[in-house]
Amino acid sequence: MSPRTSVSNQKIRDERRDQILHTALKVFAYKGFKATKISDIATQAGISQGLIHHYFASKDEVFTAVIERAMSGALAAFDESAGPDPDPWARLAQITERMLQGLVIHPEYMLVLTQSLVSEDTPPDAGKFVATLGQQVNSKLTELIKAGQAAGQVVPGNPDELAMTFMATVQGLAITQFTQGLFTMSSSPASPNFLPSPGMVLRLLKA
Amino acid sequence: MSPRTSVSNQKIRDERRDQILHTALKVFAYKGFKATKISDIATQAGISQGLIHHYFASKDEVFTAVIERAMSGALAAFDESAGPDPDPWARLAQITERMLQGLVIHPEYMLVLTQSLVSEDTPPDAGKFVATLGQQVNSKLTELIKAGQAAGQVVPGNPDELAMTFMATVQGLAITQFTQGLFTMSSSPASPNFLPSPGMVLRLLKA
DNA sequence: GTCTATACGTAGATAGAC
DNA sequence: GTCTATCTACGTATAGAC
Repeated sequence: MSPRTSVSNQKIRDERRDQILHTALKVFAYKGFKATKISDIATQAGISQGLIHHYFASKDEVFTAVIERAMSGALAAFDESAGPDPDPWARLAQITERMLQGLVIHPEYMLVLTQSLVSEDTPPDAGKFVATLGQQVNSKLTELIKAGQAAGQVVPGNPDELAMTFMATVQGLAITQFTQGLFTMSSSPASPNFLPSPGMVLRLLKA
Repeated sequence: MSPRTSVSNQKIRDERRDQILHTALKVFAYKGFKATKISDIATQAGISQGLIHHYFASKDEVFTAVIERAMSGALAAFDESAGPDPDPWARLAQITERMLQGLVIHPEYMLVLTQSLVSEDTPPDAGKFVATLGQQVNSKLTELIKAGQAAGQVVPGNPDELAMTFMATVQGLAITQFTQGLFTMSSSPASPNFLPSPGMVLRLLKA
């Protein structure tokens, strides 16, 4: 075969794979791992069940791939906010704003990550992966908080406790945002129901 | 039959029912609705699959009963903190403390409530029930916040936004507490990993 | 009241046609 | 590369025995 063909074949393969993972993320977030049928993903993506098995050996593999994507995205977003060397509070503010923006656009990401931590029926690989990288994010945040305390910008207190509370709030807001999206139709005409401002969340940390 | 027999039979029935719901709460929290098998609950409770169907017509019915229990418990705990008429901040502090205590002892309650809101495969009855009563709790909290603002105890700002953020934090902490419990074995020897103090959460609201 | 055995439906995964 | 048809396993719910 000519190189041309194999190259475009590869492109098709990559696109299909992306398409499947993109769709799977949403369906998993809405229904949870066990309740999601391969056929649900297939239908949503406009392809057949068989094709999904052609790209992924099992349902577990699809889920794990979704999680890996979501995790690396979250880490990247976190590190992006670590510019040259601005002061700790500016970085905390940036990260908070980014996270909240992320939740408004794609609450599904945080949702699936939470599921893989909480739910026991989730593939073991995915759970361990999230636990490990979750701790990475947490320790980065803790360091930032310590630096902020040294600069008198962050309230005194146990940094781990502060980080935990902060992350819990973000996680909880993801759920809020997600469920609000589900009931949007019945709400009042023009109530956007958006998330709180970054400043409100940052009150947890502010000195 | 003598009254004696029917009375003790009724007692046995009530106890079994309680036992099933108690066990089901934990299993549902750990695995989610769809992933939970009737046999999981039966094994955990030390009874047979058939017996569960003798007390509940379907798995949906078991879940709905679990949710109703959890909801009424949550509402009761909330109203308990509404004593005679202490000032708003004292009540907010009481409620916060109670909620955090509740999360330490039984994070499963908040977990199943969250699941019934988030997961699409959950029985429709349960979801609507939780949504309705959840709004009740939310509006009570909002009123308390407004009163606190009038008294200069709570930070100025949109009361709904404040209530939303506060509830999100509690919800997130439930997840934190729950997942910490799962990994307790691998942690350092004597790190209790408890939840934050009420004061830390109350910083979200404090003037 | 409780258990064991069975029937039925459904969903993941495979095989083969186009 | 993609689809349709099929096999197989498992879980809910039922029926009947003790």
